[in-house]
Amino acid sequence: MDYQPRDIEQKWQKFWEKNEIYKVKNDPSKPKYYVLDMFPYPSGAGLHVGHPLGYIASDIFSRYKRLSGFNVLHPMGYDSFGLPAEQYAIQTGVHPADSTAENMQRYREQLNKLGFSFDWSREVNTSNPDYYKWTQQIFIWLFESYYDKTLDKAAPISNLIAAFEKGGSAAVNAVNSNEGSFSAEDWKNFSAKEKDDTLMSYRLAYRKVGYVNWCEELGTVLANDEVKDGRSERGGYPVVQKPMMQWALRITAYAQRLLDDLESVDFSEALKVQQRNWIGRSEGAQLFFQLEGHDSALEIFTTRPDTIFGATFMVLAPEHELVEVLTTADQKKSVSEYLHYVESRSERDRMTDVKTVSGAFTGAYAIHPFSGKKIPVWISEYVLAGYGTGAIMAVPSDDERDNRFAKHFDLPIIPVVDQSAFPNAEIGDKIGTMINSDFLNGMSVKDAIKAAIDEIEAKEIGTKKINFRLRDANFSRQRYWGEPFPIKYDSNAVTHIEHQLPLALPPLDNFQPTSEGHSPLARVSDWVITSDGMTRETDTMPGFAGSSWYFLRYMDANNSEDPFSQEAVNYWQDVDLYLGGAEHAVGHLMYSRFWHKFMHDLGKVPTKEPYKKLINQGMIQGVIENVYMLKERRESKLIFVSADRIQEFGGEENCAQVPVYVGFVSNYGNPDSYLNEEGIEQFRNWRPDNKEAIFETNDKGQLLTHSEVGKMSKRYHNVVNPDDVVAQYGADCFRMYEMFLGPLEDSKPWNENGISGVSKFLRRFWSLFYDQQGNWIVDESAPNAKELKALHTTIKGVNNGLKSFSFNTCVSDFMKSVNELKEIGCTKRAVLTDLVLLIAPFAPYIAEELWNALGNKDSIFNQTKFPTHNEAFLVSDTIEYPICINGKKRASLELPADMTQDAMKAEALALDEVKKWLDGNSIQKVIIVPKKMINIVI
RNA sequence: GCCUUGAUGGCGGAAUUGGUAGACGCGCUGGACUCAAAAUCCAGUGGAGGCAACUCCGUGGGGGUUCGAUUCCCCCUCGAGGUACCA
Repeated sequence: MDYQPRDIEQKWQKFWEKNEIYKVKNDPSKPKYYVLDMFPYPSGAGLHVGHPLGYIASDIFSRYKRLSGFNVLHPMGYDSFGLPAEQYAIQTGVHPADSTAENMQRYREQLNKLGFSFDWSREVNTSNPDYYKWTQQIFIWLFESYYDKTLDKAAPISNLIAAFEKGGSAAVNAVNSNEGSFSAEDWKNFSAKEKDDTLMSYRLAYRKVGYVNWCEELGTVLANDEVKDGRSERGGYPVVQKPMMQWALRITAYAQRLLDDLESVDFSEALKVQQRNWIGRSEGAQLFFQLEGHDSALEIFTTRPDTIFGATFMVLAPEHELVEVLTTADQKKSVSEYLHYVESRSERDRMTDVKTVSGAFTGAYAIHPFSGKKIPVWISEYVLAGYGTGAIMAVPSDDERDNRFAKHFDLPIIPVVDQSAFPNAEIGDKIGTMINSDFLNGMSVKDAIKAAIDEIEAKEIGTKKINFRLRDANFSRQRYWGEPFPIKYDSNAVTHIEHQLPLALPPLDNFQPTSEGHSPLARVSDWVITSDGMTRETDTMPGFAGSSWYFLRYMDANNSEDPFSQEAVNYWQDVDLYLGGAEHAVGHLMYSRFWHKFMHDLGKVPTKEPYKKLINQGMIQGVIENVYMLKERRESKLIFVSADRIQEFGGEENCAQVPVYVGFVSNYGNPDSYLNEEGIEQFRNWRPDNKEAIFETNDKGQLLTHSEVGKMSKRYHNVVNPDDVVAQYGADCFRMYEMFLGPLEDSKPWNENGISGVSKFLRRFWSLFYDQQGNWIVDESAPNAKELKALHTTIKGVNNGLKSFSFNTCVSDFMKSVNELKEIGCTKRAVLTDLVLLIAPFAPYIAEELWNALGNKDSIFNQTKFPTHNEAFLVSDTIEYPICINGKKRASLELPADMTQDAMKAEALALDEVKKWLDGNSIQKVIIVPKKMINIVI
């Protein structure tokens, strides 16, 4: 029998499906292990070879855990709500549900070919009403909760109402965006609308005025990634920030917990740092500067209250609400000119050009709270409205930016930190001794910060304050293809919950947003107006709603009573291993951690964190092959020039680089890739314009191309479909090759240079069982010591590789093992049986086939005997020791494994070759590294 | 700028974490089989020198610790990813 991957793979695919081999039960008698992939958005383009990298790795690990006796949950599903499907609907009129269903079908077919052990009976699909019903339910829970600071967890809104009735706003210690305070009496007298508004400012899911990207010309709201440099990506029309009522989630209430619990999870340091930066905790003081001639005070945040005596001016963000109030008559002109200038600058200008110092004086003065001096109030764009209070006290002596500003506008600089004892310290480093600072003089910066805060609190001009960069999450999208909010408003605009779930999306055929920037849902009047005369919310939830809890649904995917049962979640607990791309480092991971903590507060999940361990697999990039095309034409014909000849044609600046389909290119991905005669012919026929083109080839008749590494994308004509690779080499080969390519977490360009080696390996592996005539050659006799050593070396290597997620070395170990067994002519059943089990996670099809051929009736994946190595087979009676003189190998000596170090030393020194090297030198030391080497120092 | 990473043959990458650097694969060279090719198999393959045994040099560069450094420490160069007037 020949190795025919196609036949084998089809055969076992059917077998697995028919016998439901991968169906997982919630079986408390077995230890659980949960392996999760970040579920894909089913895009129209289908899978390319980069997508399955993580799925292959997670599948290998799942199968390994399963073979080791664990009950493994390894599900798959689709993140199927989202913008692209809606955009496609706008262009083509095809309903997103239809295009999405088609794409999911295609994904599933592609995935199945690759031999994944997904339990499809647990498939999750975020746009299915059976699923989003529960997303809506969780939203309702968020809506009906507030964050109690005393309990440090979420609590029901009903508790809050009870407290308000008893003691007004003072009766609760809760996270909120409410400004005023009120008594129990006030609360009782509030109108329904006032009560609603008040509660809204406490709810974890709440409504507030937020800003959206509004494009007047297109008459629509745009997502952030549809806006480029302040203009719409499509059409290039101006985009403005327009205030609209928006739903938001109070993730900020969880900022500290999200930060603290990072300590308990196994994420890469890089990712933890990203999350920490995103949360952006900073400790400092919030304090007030009295404004001269005004009743109000200016509130600022600073992390350096110790430097307060160096504060020589104040700076407000141009958008600060006090700017208009403070500006004096004679400064009006320059301030409005400056505001005009700021407005003219795009977001991008502000970001790229951070060096330019600009600003304007308002004419107003603040009073320094300690010295009582008048200090001028300026405005400048380097102070951001969105952070802290949008105002700062500027300390030019100890802050780089303030310093630049002061020098530019010739403002006074008072040194307050003496850093002379620390020559390497730079401005702003929290190190040194306080000077010119009244009661702080002589203190270290660290002590001074504490003392300053104490004094500020004593004088009641401010408080110690922890500030977070993290913002509440905007939860509204003016779109159709998302979860509708289970919310409706009565005639007084009071918010009500829609309890009848799911609140399904109504049918629709016009997907354009309305001219007011509302979701197309707003046009479906019989849906918007409910039978009880209320008006529905027409915004929908963003993409991260459904993906924030999908991993919990897999635990109990077909439950129609609850999102998941307590039994299921108590058994599966959390995700043991989560694999996905690093692009979700902050978004998805932060939101789902937040939701999980919220559900934990409600007692619905037992764990504090959703994911124990996370691995970010690298991207498989594409190779982009470009041909050089001259900018000018000859007799209206295009001219393509070989890369080695472009100097003759005026160099790079006279050429454009045109990406060409990689299939035409010989040697693609290598520095000397080129189009040969055949490639040129294919390229000619590729595009009508190329038909008559002139090709300036080199003297070998080749048109050299220029290769670079980049995204795999239709645009670059470099998409490689896994189906094609599988058709040629088989899925087992594809799986092993993707692993063999390099470490899981590294990004690497796709190339097929080495795939023949893996393919050859699989055929050689097969040839341990069948000879060239197809005869079964497995030997029933017991393996000898040499064979057992070879086997157990492999078992050890593969197990270590699996545990450390270096699957590339596992593949190498297999190759080495087969080479060795071939060399010693071993086809012993006992050895091959273990080898088949060992390879099963990597190459499930060939393993299943050979397992069956070995006479086993049941699927190999129902075994729980993954081989573990026996150290006894690895140690031999004697060990070959290299003997080094001063680190250089000079001889070698075979010694019994159990020899004492003294005896080894004596043996080594007695060796004639060693004596020759020693020759008159005195020995300083002999270092014996057991099982490794002997080093003699002379 | 800051943070996180990384740098090893012609290429992808190994190295049990301080112990014979370059496993495994690709590519390349030579050979066997073949009319021939493909496939397969065998041998070689870091560099320099030597007929050879062998010698010297070699893990981005420079220094250090050590009997011994790809591995640990300091400085520098370059690459990748993230992030940015965050007060």
